[in-house]
Amino acid sequence: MPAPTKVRKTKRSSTTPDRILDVAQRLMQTRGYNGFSYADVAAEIGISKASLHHHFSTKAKLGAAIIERYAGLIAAALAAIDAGEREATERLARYTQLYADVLSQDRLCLGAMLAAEFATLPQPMQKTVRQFFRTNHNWLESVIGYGRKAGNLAPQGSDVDAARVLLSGLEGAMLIARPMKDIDSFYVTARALLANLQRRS
Amino acid sequence: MPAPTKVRKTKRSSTTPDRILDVAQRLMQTRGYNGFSYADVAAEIGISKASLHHHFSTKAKLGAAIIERYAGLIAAALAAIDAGEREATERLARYTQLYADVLSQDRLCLGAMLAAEFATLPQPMQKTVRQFFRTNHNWLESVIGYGRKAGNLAPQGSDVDAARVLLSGLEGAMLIARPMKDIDSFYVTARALLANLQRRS
DNA sequence: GTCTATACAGCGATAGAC
DNA sequence: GTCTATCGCTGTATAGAC
Repeated sequence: MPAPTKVRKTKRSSTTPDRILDVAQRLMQTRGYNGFSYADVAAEIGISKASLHHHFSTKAKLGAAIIERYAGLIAAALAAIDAGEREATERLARYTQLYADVLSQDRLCLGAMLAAEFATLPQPMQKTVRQFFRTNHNWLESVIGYGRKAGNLAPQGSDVDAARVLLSGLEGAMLIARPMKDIDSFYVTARALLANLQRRS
Repeated sequence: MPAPTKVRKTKRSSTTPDRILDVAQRLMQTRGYNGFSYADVAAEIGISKASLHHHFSTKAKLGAAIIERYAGLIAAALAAIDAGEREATERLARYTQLYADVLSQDRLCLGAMLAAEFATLPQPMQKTVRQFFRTNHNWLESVIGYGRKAGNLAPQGSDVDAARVLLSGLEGAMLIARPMKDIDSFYVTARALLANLQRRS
């Protein structure tokens, strides 16, 4: 087996662009797109603002790269859930855990944050935000429909309605839990939302 | 009946401070606290930035005045609902209509917007945001509890849980409806949320 | 209470050396 | 790919005349 012509650098686990994306994403999820600056990111990473511009020439492009990566990671996470679990109830439980993990880092779902700031976002970011919500909604609708047919779920209205209620409820619970400093209320709300899908009363 | 010593000016229906509050509030609900400037407000009203500072010396004080007024108006609206309606189902329907009216103006609930921006807000604003959510939550819990005792509502979990689900669901539905340009999805979601409270399956 | 003018900090972004 | 230095602009806020 010949040695690869170009091996991954062993020195560092992530490249500078990756670290920029990570830091800027965290700031976007905690402070919003309008609530952080290139200076914030540069200072935290330990490079100059000019170097930051070398990797992401404009803030709009940096923001677009982050929400695109986020949407892709979520889509991958949904696929991983589908690959790992069969039962709809278990897949939905895993889905709510994705939100809980974000909230436990004191972050808001990036989609929710950018939904609030939507009117001020550059158009490419707006487009990806909408795509993000469509992806989530369609996946939920699909899982709920599957669960209903399998007899594990019995939501009151249509699958579309149930998907909307669950997505809205989780995003809203996340939104409110942070300022109220009450992460537990998110878990309680998420449980109640899932229970509403199963209940036969 | 003696003439009042000081009558309300007939020339204009609102004072300059009121117009400032109205314009700035609309900008806060559409673009966020970090998404508007004194220049925006001044230009729209037709006065200078300096004049704006005469009425509200700092942006933090302007923001605080707006969220305080908003919280007060909502509290008054809840009291008006209680005064006008007895049935829990009808009171909750009126409550959701408050949200729908805001959304129909392409605005987000101010509480939701500031919840997203929470980490960047001056402390006095943070305090009022939290109070706003507590007021809403407590009112919902009370109405749901009343409806349960009256036999009109039969939520699955506790009153507190049901209040959380409804509040989170409405705020989340509003948050998502705007970027998706789908106001109707808010109505549908709101109806489903209310149905979940009534259902006996 | 309104204005013009301005201070001063921060913003995103660029130039050009190393 | 990194840096220093700087540009042009906008942000909040102030000074002082009217």
